[in-house]
Amino acid sequence: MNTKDRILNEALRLFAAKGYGAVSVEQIADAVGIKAPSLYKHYKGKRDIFNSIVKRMEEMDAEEAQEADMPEETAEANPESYEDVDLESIRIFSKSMFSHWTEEEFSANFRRMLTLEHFADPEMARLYQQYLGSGPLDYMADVFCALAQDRAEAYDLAREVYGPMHLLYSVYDGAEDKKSVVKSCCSYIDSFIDKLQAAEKIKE
Amino acid sequence: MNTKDRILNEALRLFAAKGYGAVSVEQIADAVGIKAPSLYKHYKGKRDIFNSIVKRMEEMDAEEAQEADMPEETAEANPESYEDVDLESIRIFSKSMFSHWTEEEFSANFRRMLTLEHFADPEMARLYQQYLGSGPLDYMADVFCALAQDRAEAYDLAREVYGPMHLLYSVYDGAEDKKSVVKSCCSYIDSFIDKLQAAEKIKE
DNA sequence: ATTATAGGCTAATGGTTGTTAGCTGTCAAG
DNA sequence: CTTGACAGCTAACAACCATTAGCCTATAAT
Repeated sequence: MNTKDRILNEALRLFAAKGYGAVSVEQIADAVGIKAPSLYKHYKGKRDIFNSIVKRMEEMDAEEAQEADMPEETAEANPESYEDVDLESIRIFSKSMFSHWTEEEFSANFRRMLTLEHFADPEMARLYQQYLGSGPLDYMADVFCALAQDRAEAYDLAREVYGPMHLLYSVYDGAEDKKSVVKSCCSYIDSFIDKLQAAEKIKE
Repeated sequence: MNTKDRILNEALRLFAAKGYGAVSVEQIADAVGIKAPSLYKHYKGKRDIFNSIVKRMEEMDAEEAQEADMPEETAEANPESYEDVDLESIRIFSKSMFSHWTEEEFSANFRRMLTLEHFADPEMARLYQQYLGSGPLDYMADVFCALAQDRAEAYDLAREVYGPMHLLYSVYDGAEDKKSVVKSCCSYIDSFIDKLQAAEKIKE
């Protein structure tokens, strides 16, 4: 890997662990294995590194969204795309979303960084809501709209499934046995989807 | 209010907004309306202020625990105290817990500070789990033990009710209309307890 | 009336931080 | 062979930080 990318990754690792303000440029340089001033050959300054991390995350997120078999637009913009989303897709999507924010190093560190910075910086607060707060919650509510009777019920379902997932992010970070937390989340998603599938069968 | 307490409160407000490392002693002093060196007449240093905040929170928490009509010991230590906990008590307890961590200024700021610091400091990580992570989760699992068939089912119930509450802490912080988030949480708790009460009636 | 204490202040210190200036070596292009 | 860009380095700086020393004043105690 080239130096520029190594700086980005090491900086993110440190920002995720201690927070932007608590990390010095020298610490980043140390982690990369160069001296602090050399870092300015690659980035304009500390803030520039930070901005590049956010940009990188946005790029990765855009790529990932294309690969997944789920609607990309909001329900308001394009309601038809949500009509044939079945429970099995939601099951797989939910699990891969949890894995994404825990087991993938870059995303997991980015999530921790957002958690640390979202009170300090209004822009970070926006990103936190978008990626981890009301964003996924609203998205899942859209997904459940076809299944539920009304918008309020869809929102209840979204909260019921995403709430525990969001909580398990915290538990994952504090756990020694990370794998078991992932398992625990998967079995929770399974039991939730199974319950909805059983309810659907009764309807028929 | 005396100066010592004003320092404590202003410091907590700033720590919650920017994080411990990003707040300077001068900023705290400014907020109180004195000069930075005067602050050392009341506290040994910046870390001492921080420690006093944690201590204060522990005191407040101990007081509050005594007032609530819920068991204080763990289920392992004293299983009998959990036997006659009824759903109505859980409903009230859950709502007051949410209100406590959002609408009470000191507690809400302390929660935000923990959220910011729990990656940086192992001691903060412990407190975060104790107050907001696995702590309340395990406690609620204990509470549900009398109602559920086994420990695993009790844990599922705990996760189902506390997960969305924990998520709504984040939503509360990012929301413009805070009151509506509190309402939304209360209605979620209501629907959850109502569902369990209905299930209990069928059993009889 | 004198003293002691509490709580404010200014000035200063030693350490750290982000950043710039300027030097050096490597290596590919002309 | 020369040139020039690239990427590292040391030295230095101005700003800021937590903290200390020491002074002043008002109030409470003796």
